[in-house]
Amino acid sequence: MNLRDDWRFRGLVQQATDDAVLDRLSAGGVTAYIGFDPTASSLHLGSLLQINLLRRLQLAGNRPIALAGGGTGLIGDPSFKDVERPLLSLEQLRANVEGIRAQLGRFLDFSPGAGSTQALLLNNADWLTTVPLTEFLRDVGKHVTVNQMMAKESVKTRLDRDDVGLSFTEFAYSLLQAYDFVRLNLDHGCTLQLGGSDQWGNITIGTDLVRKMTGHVVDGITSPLLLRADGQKFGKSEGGNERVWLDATLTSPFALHQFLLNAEDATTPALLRFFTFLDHATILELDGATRTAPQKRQAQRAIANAVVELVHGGDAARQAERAGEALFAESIHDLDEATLLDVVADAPSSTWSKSELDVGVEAATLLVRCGLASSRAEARRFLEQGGVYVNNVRVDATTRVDGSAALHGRYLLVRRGRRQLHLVVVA
RNA sequence: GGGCCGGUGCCCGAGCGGCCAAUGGGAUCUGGCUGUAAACCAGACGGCUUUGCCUACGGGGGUUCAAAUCCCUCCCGGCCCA
Repeated sequence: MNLRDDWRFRGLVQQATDDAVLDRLSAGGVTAYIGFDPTASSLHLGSLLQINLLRRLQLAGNRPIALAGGGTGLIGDPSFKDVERPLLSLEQLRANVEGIRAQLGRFLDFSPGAGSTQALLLNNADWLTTVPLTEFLRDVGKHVTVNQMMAKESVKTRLDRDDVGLSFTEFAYSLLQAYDFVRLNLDHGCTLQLGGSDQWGNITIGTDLVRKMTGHVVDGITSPLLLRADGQKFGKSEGGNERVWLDATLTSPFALHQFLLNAEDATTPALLRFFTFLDHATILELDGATRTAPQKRQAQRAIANAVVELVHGGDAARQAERAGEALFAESIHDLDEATLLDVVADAPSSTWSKSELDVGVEAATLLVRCGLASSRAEARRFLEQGGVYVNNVRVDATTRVDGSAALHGRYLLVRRGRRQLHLVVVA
């Protein structure tokens, strides 16, 4: 199975400047890059598609370059954004780039042993923050017309609006990204840029600029954006606006596993193809399982296990799966102490003195102190709506919680809604 | 620098002196149904020591018994002109 056929099967290519570039990737020896925005200290689940592209092409014998946008991050990509983005501080960016650097090692082989396919991690701050403005405008800006930049779909949305503008700073962003490609081409022989389909405009400005400045013909490929059935972007946590992160301290392996397990049926074919390295036969089989026995959620299980294993390792994947089963399929009262602690390992916890629980705690107070409600008013609301459970038993506003129901004499598992957990340990 | 328009709760957006914690939509949350889905249905959605009180409609000041609503001023955004 060569890369071309695999990528076709998985539907990883949305647009390409030249169809033959897939053949070149299949043959190996190409140097290709993807830029990552250092807007946070961790990559998020949505980036996994891009990270996997680099991993896939490295496995096929090419050299991947992960480019951290330490320089472009100072500006902020306006593509398809409807408002100006807040600027990040230099220190913040530096910290974020470090965080991302640490994560990528899990997915790409950066060791010298990889030879000509050894992955590189570069930071465009290294050249963007040092190039003199006048030089940049003469050598780079001369090659790009404002007309063509304004014609890009990605900035049109902003130009057409009458309530917000587009600052010159953000407008100039794509020029910086294009210049990255020039540097990578000259310094590292990079001939291909990949990205999400929202990057098509930026990428083609880059390929044009490289040709004009160096005479080298280079290419661009975009991958489809992963969307939910309702058209929303994929990767925000269960309902909330919280992103699903790849950093275990921001999104626990259990939470990541649960998130993927809950993926709606319609997105599983895409998730299988974009996020996993399962072989084609297995993927087709799981597609079929979703159609014939959706309630078993075999595809979701396979995705959750594969992704957690890829991101956090096999042990984490197995533990997350076991925890989910214990929490949702078995009675919590039947769990032995070790398993119980395992199950709630990811959940926040607090230690309470035996004496204060002996008196009994008002349910609303309990919720606020556990951080499951942000105010007493909200806590009362949850209680009235029947969304609060202690040890999987629903409680109401009149309940005074005491230690008598504690599991193994010392654990109270407080739950709000479907899956917001907090463990109270009685000491 | 000049002219015009605008800044309302997480977002969009009504309100334009009292009946306003502020219509509506979206997002979110909780419950129901279900497959720990989606869709759908119902409810909630500033806070508190909750028959009431406090804080809020860009900031500050003022008029008034009473202001998100009127006046002054400052800040911010958009459009047009220079």
